[in-house]
Amino acid sequence: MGRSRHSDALRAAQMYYLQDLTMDAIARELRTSRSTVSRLLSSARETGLVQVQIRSPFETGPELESQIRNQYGVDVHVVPVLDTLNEAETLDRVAMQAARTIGPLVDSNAIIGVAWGATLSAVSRHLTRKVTHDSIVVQLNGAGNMQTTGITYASDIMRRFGSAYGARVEQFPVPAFFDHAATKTAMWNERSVQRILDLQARMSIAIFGVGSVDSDYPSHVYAGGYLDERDLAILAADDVVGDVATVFFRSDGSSDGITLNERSTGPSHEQLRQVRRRICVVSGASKINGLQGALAAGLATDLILDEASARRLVSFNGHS
Amino acid sequence: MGRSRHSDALRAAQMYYLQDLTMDAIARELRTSRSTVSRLLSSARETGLVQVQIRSPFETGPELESQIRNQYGVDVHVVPVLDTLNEAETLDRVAMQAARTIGPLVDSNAIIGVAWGATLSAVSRHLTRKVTHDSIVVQLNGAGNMQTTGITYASDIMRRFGSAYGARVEQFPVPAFFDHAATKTAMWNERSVQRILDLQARMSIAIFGVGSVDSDYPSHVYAGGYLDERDLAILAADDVVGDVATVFFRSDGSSDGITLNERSTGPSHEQLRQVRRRICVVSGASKINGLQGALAAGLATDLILDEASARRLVSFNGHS
DNA sequence: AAGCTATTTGCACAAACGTGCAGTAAGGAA
DNA sequence: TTCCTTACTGCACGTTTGTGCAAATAGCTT
Repeated sequence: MGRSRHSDALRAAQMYYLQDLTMDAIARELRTSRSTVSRLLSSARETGLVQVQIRSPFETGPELESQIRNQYGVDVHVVPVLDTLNEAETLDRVAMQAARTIGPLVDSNAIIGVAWGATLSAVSRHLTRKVTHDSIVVQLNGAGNMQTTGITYASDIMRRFGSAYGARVEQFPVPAFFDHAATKTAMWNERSVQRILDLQARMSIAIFGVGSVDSDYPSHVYAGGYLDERDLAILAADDVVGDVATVFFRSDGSSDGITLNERSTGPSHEQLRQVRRRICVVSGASKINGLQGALAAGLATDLILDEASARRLVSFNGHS
Repeated sequence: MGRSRHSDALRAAQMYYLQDLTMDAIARELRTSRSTVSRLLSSARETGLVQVQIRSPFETGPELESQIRNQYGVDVHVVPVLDTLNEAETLDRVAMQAARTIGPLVDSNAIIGVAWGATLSAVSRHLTRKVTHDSIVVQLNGAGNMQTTGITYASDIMRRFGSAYGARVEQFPVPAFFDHAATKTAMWNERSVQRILDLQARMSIAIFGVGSVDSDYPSHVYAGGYLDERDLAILAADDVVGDVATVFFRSDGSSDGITLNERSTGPSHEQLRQVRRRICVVSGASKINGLQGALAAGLATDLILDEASARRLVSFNGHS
């Protein structure tokens, strides 16, 4: 009868979620114990066999969501989080909900661009599995810096994405910033690099957080040894408010003339805007400035953020 | 804070299904009792706010499914049901799973054609709500017969579909079969009838069971006073094995020259095959002959049936 | 075959959950 | 206002579900 574990899990899931049987009843039908059924169901959920989606009909969705949707033209998911939780707990819950929101968007033959950072790291830890074919996870920007190659940190994120979706992982083994723009130009002509750039050009989904220069909980980029004093001074002089995948922008979304971007390894905003689905995950109210700039630049099609940030985002625009 | 009941349900659902919080924790955040949260979640499920989908990756799906998929070219959902259950229990479980499988396929602006019969009645009782806009539910074939107008029975089915999806319901107030083909021709020129026919021509989804002449549990059509002795004799002479929406076919799927069809009010097979998604729900192994004919005729794109029927369907084709 | 390790199973207990019931709040009619 | 109807809430109880643990099983190595 129920030979493989996988097909038992499928049967159990159908009976539990689609026929409303109790685990007890399912256990009798499958001739096993109830606890085994409980475990079969967990595995069905973990492996993405069962997908739970929450579709909030737009007009009935909370006020906040529709306001942001209208103001910025992005598909927004506000994560309900108590204001009293600390940053770490908030991040965890936003990340979990982001991971589950992303799941249904990933499909076979997808090329998924993934940035790195504290936010993405948290998201990657909560991904639910989903079986896909010929998908590729590609790193959006280099992660090396002056102290380390940054490889392990970023590559852990990439690896988790890859194994959640059964996708091939393509790392981007360059520093986050080159010291000299000329080196970047040279590297960009290397075939090994071009392979990655080509994948990036064909991305169907991009997933990233935002960096914000004023963040209390500063992005790795601003604190992790990627930039030196002089670089930070340049950013300030250029009125930079934040970055996406180590490419900087101003409050109005513009990025022309920001010299640091010429040494950065992330995709240009122009290129990023070509991607069909661009998912931005934000947790923590202190990222408001960066987020507002990113939205002004039209970098995201989908935004997942915590409630407090959402409120600040609305009022930010409200009295400007 | 959480003002409306609906938005509380949304928040609760997000926290429960997307953030894995317990109902207790959610209750504290929403400042209410755990039991209220439990009820909020049920209402979220009932109103279609939460959608559970089970996606069985083809190749890993059970043997049976892929065999049927290959043999008949339909998207198949085999409902796991113990062979020992009686017809009524089996029907109930198939119907429940069918209802939940249909849910995600229905969308705004859909025109949903619905047949009537014991199977559809059962399905209609298990539909889960889903908010859509400007959807229409249209009756596929007349339901009147010699004893009654058949209206209440069929219209209950239609009404349930309509209210589950918030759709307008368009009944088809004609008998199942006209006594004279000429009457049908005349009626088909009536504007009131043409309005329905026009809707049928624009259907995006059709949902129907099958009738089978040899069924132990005979379809309403064959037992309910719709056909007289002479009609049944004609069917036998024409080698009819079953019907979909009171339009008959032979074992090889052909239906040319079956005179009764000229008096039937259901959509022609040709017309039915124009519909993008045609969902056939079958419960009970005794419908095999009808089902096989319906598949041969290419009437369905999606098939939902119980396990025992699925097995018989495969072996049916196996040794022919 | 024996021995070892890694997985899987059922049990038992605790945690989480659904629901009948009674009490309470909210509206509407007299 | 008072009374009535309807809808919602929390409690308490019984049911259902998750999980640590020890026994059993399967898979490998020597």
